[in-house]
Amino acid sequence: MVTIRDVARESGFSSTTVSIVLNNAPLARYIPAITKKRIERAAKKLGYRPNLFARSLRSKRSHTVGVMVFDMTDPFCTLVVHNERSRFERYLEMLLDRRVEGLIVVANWLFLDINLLADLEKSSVPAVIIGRELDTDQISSLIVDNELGAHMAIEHLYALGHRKIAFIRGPKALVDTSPRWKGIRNFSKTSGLELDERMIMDLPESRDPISSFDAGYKLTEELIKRRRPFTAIVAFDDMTAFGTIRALAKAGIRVPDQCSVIGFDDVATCGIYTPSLTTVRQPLETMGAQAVSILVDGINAVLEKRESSALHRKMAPELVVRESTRALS
Amino acid sequence: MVTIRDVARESGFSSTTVSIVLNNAPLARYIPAITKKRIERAAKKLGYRPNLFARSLRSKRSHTVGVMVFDMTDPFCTLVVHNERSRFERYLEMLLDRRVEGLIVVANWLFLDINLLADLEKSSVPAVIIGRELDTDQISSLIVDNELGAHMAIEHLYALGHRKIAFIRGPKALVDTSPRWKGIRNFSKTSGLELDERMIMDLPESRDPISSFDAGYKLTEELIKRRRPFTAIVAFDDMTAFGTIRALAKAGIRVPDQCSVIGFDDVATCGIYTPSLTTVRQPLETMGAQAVSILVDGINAVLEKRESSALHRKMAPELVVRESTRALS
DNA sequence: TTGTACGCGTTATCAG
DNA sequence: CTGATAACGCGTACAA
Repeated sequence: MVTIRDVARESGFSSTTVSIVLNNAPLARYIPAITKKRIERAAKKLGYRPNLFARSLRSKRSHTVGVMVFDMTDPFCTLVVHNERSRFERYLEMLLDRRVEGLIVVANWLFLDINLLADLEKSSVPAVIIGRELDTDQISSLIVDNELGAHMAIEHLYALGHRKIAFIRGPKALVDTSPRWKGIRNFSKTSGLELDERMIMDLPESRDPISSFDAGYKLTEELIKRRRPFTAIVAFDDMTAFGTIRALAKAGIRVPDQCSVIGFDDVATCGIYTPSLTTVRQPLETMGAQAVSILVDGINAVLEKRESSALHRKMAPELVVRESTRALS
Repeated sequence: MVTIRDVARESGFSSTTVSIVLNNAPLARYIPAITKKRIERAAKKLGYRPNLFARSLRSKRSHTVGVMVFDMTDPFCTLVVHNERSRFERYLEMLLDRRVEGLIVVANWLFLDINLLADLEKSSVPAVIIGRELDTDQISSLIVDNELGAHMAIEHLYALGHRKIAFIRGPKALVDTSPRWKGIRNFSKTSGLELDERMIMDLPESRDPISSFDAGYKLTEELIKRRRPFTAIVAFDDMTAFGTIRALAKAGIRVPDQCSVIGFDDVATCGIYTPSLTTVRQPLETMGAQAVSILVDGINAVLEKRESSALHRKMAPELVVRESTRALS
């Protein structure tokens, strides 16, 4: 491995000067161009690459942020979250051991009981959690405005003329469930839309995401069996909606001709589904960008020993109209 | 930050002893249990966490492997690969700077022209590439047996009684395209199945994956327009198959009642599609596991200064029969 | 069985 | 403008 000293020797200067030049440190202003050239040439010639371990050891900076994602698609992950809360702690520990300067946690689904706060807060590492509402002043949070989103969904169907609408709500234990339902209820009040108890189903508490599809399927079957006439279904999320669509297809009910379906999230599959799924989009890219920006601010605050309190933002969702909803004719 | 010296002070021993004990080094065998206990207690009490930078600097090991994934779902990534080959090099450089001890590259889609070999080979870091056939003895490779997979697909349709079969082949520039077609041709020869030129389409060269869906849609429309009667379609991959299904649906052709469709890959969407998609599965978990195992061997070889040459494995695909294919009645 | 001393590669400090 | 020196935290010959 070629070290800074090798470059020093090759260029004929001291390692100090080399360091200053190659890092473009403030002092580099006083170093003549010719010296710089020679050092840079030597470095390039030897293929010098600074040792990040030594650098981090010395500077106490890792230039690294941690990102924790629980991809519930992965059956292994469900285990992670199901089984032991200690796993989360272990992974967090690993990241902290690597001296991450910031942390982004993407909490899709079931961060119900896991009390991240406890472990995370004391780490004093700036952190942003996406998908879970918080009110700490230690950890920032970014969520979609669930209430507004649900409101937009039902409003869309209402505008299309639908009045007999069925609902598949989320599992009670899930934080997103209640605000979404609140959005529906509010709309119902202001618009006069009637909500028929017998056309409201609840997803079971299972934390498995695929179960969301299966449950959507089964609950829709049940809905059909009840023979209450409905012309549209609001599904808790896209996976549920896909289950719903399949159940309808199986029963010979065409979407959207005979029944409209709307989801929530706008997962990648929505656009390629047959029919493509109308849904309420979570602006994930925006949230990601915001998370980064918040994190960078937080990290800078730490570096400059400033105080900076956590931010909590509720992002506006976006209605994405595709093929699965249609005006009542 | 609490250092090993703090633990030494707290426990009353030297930092050497502490290091030996906490790392369970060979010499730890000679250290009395009582000493160990006291050191461990002190470490725990102070919440000691070894500084990985110092450790890596000293031991010259990072205990880290790099994983490069090009998720073509992400529009940003298409840029990465499209634009400049230099990006790949830059990312590789970043990983090498972090002293990864091994490297896994997941090459979904379009690793056509990018000549990883050049950059990667000289890095002398054990590497495994998934999804691209290689024959170097520097870099291991893991791919699915495309020829066999295509053979299984067509055989499945044939067994169901289909004889008039349409094909959407991959882009010519893509490495997977030709072996898959070879599998089809072979089956055609041995079985006597006729391949009708007019029912064979090719995906355009575009590298964008969503275009695979769109192209599948358009080519299927074209296929329908030609009015050659077919009872089944073999799509190049699942995305293409989804496009095909939508086009058929649009044309009022029911899948699988009036036309069977089969894909390739078994992406997550297959199971939740309506109808769910019969496809040829790439055993990605297995490939992942194998990659890790190969990598670990390679890393160990390096540590022990052994020679070890690259492995090249072609994994057997698996036919996953779902709803989109049906026996001709 | 335990401790001293050194080196890993960088960079900050300070002297010249 | 440049260079010597120390220190970051850890692990390990070597000595005791």
